[in-house]
Amino acid sequence: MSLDPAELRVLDAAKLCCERWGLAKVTIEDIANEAGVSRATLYRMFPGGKDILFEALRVRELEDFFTRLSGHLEGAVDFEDLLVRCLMHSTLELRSDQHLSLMLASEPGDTLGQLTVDGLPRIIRVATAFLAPVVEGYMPMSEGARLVELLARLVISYFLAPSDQVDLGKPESARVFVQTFILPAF
Amino acid sequence: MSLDPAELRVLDAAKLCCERWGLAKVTIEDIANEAGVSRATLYRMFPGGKDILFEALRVRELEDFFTRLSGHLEGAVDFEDLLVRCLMHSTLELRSDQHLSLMLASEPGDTLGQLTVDGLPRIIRVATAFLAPVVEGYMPMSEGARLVELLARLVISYFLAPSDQVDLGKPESARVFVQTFILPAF
DNA sequence: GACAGTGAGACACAAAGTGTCTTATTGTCT
DNA sequence: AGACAATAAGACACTTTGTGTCTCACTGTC
Repeated sequence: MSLDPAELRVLDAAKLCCERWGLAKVTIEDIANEAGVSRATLYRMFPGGKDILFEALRVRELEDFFTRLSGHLEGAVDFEDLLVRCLMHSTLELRSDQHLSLMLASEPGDTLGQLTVDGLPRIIRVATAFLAPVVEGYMPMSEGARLVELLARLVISYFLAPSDQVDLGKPESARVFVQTFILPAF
Repeated sequence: MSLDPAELRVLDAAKLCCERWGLAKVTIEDIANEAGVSRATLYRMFPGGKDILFEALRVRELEDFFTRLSGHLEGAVDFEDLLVRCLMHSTLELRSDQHLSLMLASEPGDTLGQLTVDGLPRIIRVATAFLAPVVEGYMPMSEGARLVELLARLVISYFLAPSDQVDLGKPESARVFVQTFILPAF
């Protein structure tokens, strides 16, 4: 797939430039220079330019996110534990994501769109691809998809607008939440 | 003089935008928006646009610098003490200047120019205007100007390229330096 | 009611960025 | 050695963005 080291360099460059200047101020040329690659090569890799490139970057970030998350789900002892880990580590990942918080600060509109209206369907799709196999053991696949979608929506909502009642970053709070709102429904 | 609060707001906005995006990426419109002022007003205040505006910003920063420095020279007990304070506080001010270090990081070329080739004459001019009256008590004015110029050049050089031998930010080191290299010459 | 200062926006022009090509170069494979 | 694929460099037409100057309508002050 995207094992090409040059492509990774370009995506890293795009990420770096984006953090330095904000999405709005970055040019294709900035990214090409930062990646040490010619503009022509960049267009060959990502035909369509900036939009496609940043699209690819978002996909990569998303996959990295769920790869890290999956790592945290390894030792789950039962269904409840699995759900708690999901909620907690997703939340903590989001909170500690440098790039995300910079983007939220510099381009709130676009970034929020990527977490809600425009981007959420894809997030749910990727989340389902990664997590459905994990919850597979506990329920039929169709229900698994519904569950994963619900979890994704909840984590994002509580991340963007923290609650006084619930802190999904804390294991006890996440556990109570799971027991109260999630488990009864499944 | 420039007591107009709107002008100060514009200069502050320019400084802020500059730190956020770097000199190269800032537009007049960015600054106008940040200052909450229309583009027309901005051109009325600084006819000539970006160049004149950032020129004015540099002048203000420079005057602020020497105003702060003058404050540190108040209690000097003798000539040697005065020189030591000059070297030390100039050095410390330079080292702790957020804006300067951001500029040096993002636009090394231009910023270095402002500290050496292009900008140094003005720095020396302003330094002389501020400090000549202070050293006046110890020597004739013509010699005072020579001294101030020498100090300015030395501080900048040691700031840009720190020495293993001398640290003008430390009082003892600055004192030895003054005794060895400055006092004998005057 | 005259007046200075402002914001909004139209305008022509300049500059920068974009996306597509062509060409020459480089390193790789056989 | 020669064929090959991938690249850097840069020319290009085009679009977008920024610039500097104006005019005009609005607002508060004397």
